[in-house]
Amino acid sequence: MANIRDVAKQAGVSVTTVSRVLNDHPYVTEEKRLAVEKAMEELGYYQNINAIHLSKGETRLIGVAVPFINHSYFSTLLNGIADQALVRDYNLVFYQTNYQEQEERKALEALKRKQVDGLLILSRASGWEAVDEYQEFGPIVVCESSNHTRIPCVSVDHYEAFRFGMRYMIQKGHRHIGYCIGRMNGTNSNLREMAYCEELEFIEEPYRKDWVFNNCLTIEDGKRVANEYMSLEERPSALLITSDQVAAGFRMEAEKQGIRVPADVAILGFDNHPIAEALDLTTIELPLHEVGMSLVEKVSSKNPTSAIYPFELVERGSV
Amino acid sequence: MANIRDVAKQAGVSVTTVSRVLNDHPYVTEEKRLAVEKAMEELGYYQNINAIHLSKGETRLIGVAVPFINHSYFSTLLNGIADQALVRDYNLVFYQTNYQEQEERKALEALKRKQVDGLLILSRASGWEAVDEYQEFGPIVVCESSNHTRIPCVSVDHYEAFRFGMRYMIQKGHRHIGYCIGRMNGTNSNLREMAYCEELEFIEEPYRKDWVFNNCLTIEDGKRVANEYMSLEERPSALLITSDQVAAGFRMEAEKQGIRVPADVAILGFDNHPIAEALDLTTIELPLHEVGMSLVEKVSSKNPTSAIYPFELVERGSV
DNA sequence: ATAGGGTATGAAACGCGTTTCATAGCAAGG
DNA sequence: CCTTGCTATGAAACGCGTTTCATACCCTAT
Repeated sequence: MANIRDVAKQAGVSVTTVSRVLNDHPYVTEEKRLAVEKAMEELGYYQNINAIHLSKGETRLIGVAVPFINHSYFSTLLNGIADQALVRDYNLVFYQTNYQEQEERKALEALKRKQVDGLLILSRASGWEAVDEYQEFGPIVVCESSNHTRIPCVSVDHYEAFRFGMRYMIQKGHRHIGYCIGRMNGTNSNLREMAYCEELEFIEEPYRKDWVFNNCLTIEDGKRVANEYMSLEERPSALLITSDQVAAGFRMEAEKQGIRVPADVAILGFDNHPIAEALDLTTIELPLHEVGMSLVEKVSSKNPTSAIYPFELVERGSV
Repeated sequence: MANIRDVAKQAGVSVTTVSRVLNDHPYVTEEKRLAVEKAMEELGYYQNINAIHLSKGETRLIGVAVPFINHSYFSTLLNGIADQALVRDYNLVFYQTNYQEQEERKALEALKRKQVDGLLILSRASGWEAVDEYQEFGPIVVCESSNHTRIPCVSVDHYEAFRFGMRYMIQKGHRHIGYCIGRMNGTNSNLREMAYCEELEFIEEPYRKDWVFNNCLTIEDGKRVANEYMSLEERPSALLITSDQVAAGFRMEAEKQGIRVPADVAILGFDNHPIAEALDLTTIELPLHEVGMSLVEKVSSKNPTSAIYPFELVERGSV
């Protein structure tokens, strides 16, 4: 394939001039510009992007590390990320980590080796130190509501959202409250756990291990929880549930088995996914699309800062 | 940052030897290998990946053009793609096209300019000619069940699946059959339309425009269709519906309004998404995860071939 | 008339790892 | 003793666009 030097020769100019034409530099006479364009046309020339990457030292690529993609939480975030990346003329490279530290490391290495100009970590498996260690190689933003001093985080305030959900249930008269947690977001899960415990303490109720359901990510998990719920000797009267997906599975299965929502058990989902509206689920809306867009904004600046996005209660008929 | 020449100097060897160490070439004595490794350590050396890309002429990156990501059809495909990419040590670059021909073109240009070694097009906005034109620059695989002679396609046989669905309804005694179509997959939609028309002809029923619902992609769309359905003077007794998501929305809304599924209207979804099980939807299962994996397999070979994946009826309680 | 400043252009260096080719030592085969 | 054929190693070329720096012309301001 023809390269820039071939074009220069063909057009009778220097490579510098060809480069100027390619980059719309003003100091090129119309005459030479035309000659260069003609030569490019004749030779079927196009730029080798890797040479550009190498010489410019940037790729206009943003890496995104995500555990898996077919989950509405992440795919909604990704949608926001992709929309904003389009606006800012970035492309995205995708690292599916499956929560493997080693895969996450690959994403970090890609930053170090300049494969990507910046990195977004949607959910973390490795420790803060590991992330911190790579900050010198480029901007990293983590989608987590932590106030880590050295690493920029952009997310919804999961802690406050969960606390708000708890208070909402309490205000509705519930004292026996359980909750579901996904394995997916270590930190976020911890925050929710914290909020849960604190509010329990506030109403002076004990923490009951059998009212905490782990590994809740999908509709099926919700169904599973419904069954576990029914086999409990003593049942909570309210549940905060990881996500609307899980809440939907719970509601469908529970109602199939004759448990009434919200009469027998009140449930509160998170996200405000379309399925929540469809199933008349009260939920806490998380602006994930916006968070996604913000992540890209932050990571494209030299010095990303943290940001917390607000949530909003959407009252429907499940509480 | 230190480069390979610095390392060579520090270790007292040639750059070639350093390169050999980096690439595990056998012709390096243990002694020099250690010297090189020591030098790399001391200088904090790591390879610049863009230089590798440039000199090797490949990037181990596969481009994926997809209209949008937060839709289970695409995110399931992507999940399969990502899983297989991991196995084959490829990374993915993501082109969110929103069905804009111009964005799709960017993905094709990325192939031409060697940003990616191969390209996967999950749904096409531009014509075959446009795609064909870029084949000389690298392997392209389209996720479409077309038997285009010049462009490899890997997908489910949407035509046969839809025909099968029609026959299933017919065999169940239905004569008045409508269907929903998403805007998303031009070709696939056309295939479904074809299958629909042919089967209607077969049972000698007329094509009724008001029994065809367009733009059906999400749960909300399903709800909308349910409302449109109810406002029909004459209603079909069966519907084939774009996807389980849409079918779910339809079922929930219809039942809320007092229409019984399947007594009043039988519905058949596609995909066998978890939501189908949750809502007891009869559906045609499409092996999207496998298709995704296959797409990567195909695109990583020099000469990709086409493949069609089988579907499977999952009988539940909506027909 | 001259200094200053913008316009225009090209040679050469730069970013950096890989690969080809030449060279040389050394052991096995004949 | 000589030819093969490895093993080892390095110089130089290669992939290719960008950027710096030097040069030169021309116009305006002093």
